[in-house]
Amino acid sequence: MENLHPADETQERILTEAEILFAQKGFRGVTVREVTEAAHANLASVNYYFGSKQNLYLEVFKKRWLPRARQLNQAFDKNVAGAGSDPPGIPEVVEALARAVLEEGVMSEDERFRHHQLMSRELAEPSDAFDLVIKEAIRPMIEKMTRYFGRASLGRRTDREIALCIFSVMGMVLYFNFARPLISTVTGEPYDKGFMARVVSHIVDFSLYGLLGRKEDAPCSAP
Amino acid sequence: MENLHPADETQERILTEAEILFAQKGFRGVTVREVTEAAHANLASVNYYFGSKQNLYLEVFKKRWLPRARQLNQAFDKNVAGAGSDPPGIPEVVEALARAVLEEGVMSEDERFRHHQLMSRELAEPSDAFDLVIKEAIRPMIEKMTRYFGRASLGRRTDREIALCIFSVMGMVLYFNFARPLISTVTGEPYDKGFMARVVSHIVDFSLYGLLGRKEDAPCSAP
DNA sequence: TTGCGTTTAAAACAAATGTTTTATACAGAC
DNA sequence: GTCTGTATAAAACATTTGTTTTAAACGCAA
Repeated sequence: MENLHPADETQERILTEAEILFAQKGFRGVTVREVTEAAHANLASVNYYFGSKQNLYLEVFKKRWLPRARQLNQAFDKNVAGAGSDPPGIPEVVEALARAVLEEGVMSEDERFRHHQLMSRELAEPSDAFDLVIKEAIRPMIEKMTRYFGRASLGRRTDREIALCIFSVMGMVLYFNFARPLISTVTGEPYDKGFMARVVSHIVDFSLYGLLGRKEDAPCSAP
Repeated sequence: MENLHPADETQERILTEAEILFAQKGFRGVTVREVTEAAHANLASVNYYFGSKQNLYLEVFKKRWLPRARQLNQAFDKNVAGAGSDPPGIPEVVEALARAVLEEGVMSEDERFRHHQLMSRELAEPSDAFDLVIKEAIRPMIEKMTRYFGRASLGRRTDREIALCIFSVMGMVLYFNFARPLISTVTGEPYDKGFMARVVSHIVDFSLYGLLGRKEDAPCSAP
């Protein structure tokens, strides 16, 4: 009744190659022929297994993107827990987020890049997958951070201001992935592991203290 | 030898509609027929006036995007000068940038949105126009800010760190345009003038002091 | 008026692209 | 062995899309 190996493998190969290509060039920029050739599958197999190109795109998000989003979420939790302080302070939460999203963790560098490329595309030009991205990944992350930040009593900030702060941190994180061509061109530096590590510590520092907040030679908040 | 009105107007109409559509859907997402119909021009007119669709795209950047980029640059200068302090401090520079880029200025809300949409697309997926965007708009802005920041002696930061700071500010600014669907959906707020004004003051505040830096009840840097 | 250069209009083309159809191969059930 | 459902392969189809071609309209100078 069911053929075990070859069929499933073809589906998987298609999903894998489709995600790579969709991330690189967006839905419209990718042809079905491109996908099937990359997956060493027949042209008709996309419609055979997924019904349509549009549905293949959605399936990439459901089968590939979502699980990774959950991994990132777990990594975030683990980073927060691993920071030691309970309840965690703002610095711990921000660093946990930046490291979960930017640093080498459960997934490879390439995988992480693709993950954020796909997300960025949906944020800029929402399609079928937008609701899924918001509901399953972004909103949970935002709510979690809001809880942490609320507990830590962020000055006199209102909930509304806290939301803007969270967007700002996420914005920087996404931007350092999103605008790689720009950053590489302008700085002349390759986007390697070392650079990424510096970016992480920069984002944490900038998010916490901004341009002026911390004076290393004259600390203010800590006694 | 030259027909004055109708021809030029057709070219202009095509450029206008092409920019709107390219900003909305990207180069690949727009068809020549769409552009010419929106511009009330004949299908062949794009190739007649611009040679090809690709060249029309480039021409949109040269004829429309670049002049606006220069306007933004001038608005930035004017904002810095108008801040009063000479040499300007970091807060003045950051606010001047945020206001030039985000607030109602020389161009309309829609125009500004399109401008950043086009730029974001080039940053994420560089094409012919990428070099032009970098050379004529982004790099000058970055160099200008580097000079300002250098003069103001930003703590003990190296040039490299200053570059990351500038990218962070630009990242937030771009992100608050780029991810409008997300932000509107999550906050439930419309993207109107009032919201924009709050975003500007948030970005300035966040860029300067981050999440923890400034304690309003116990100012640190100012005596 | 006649001729010329420019612009617009309409049709035609060739290539690309998502989808469907048809045929073949194969594995397991009866 | 035969039949049946599934997977692959190849061809065909109907649109879409960038570009080119051809024809007509218009303004203007000689």
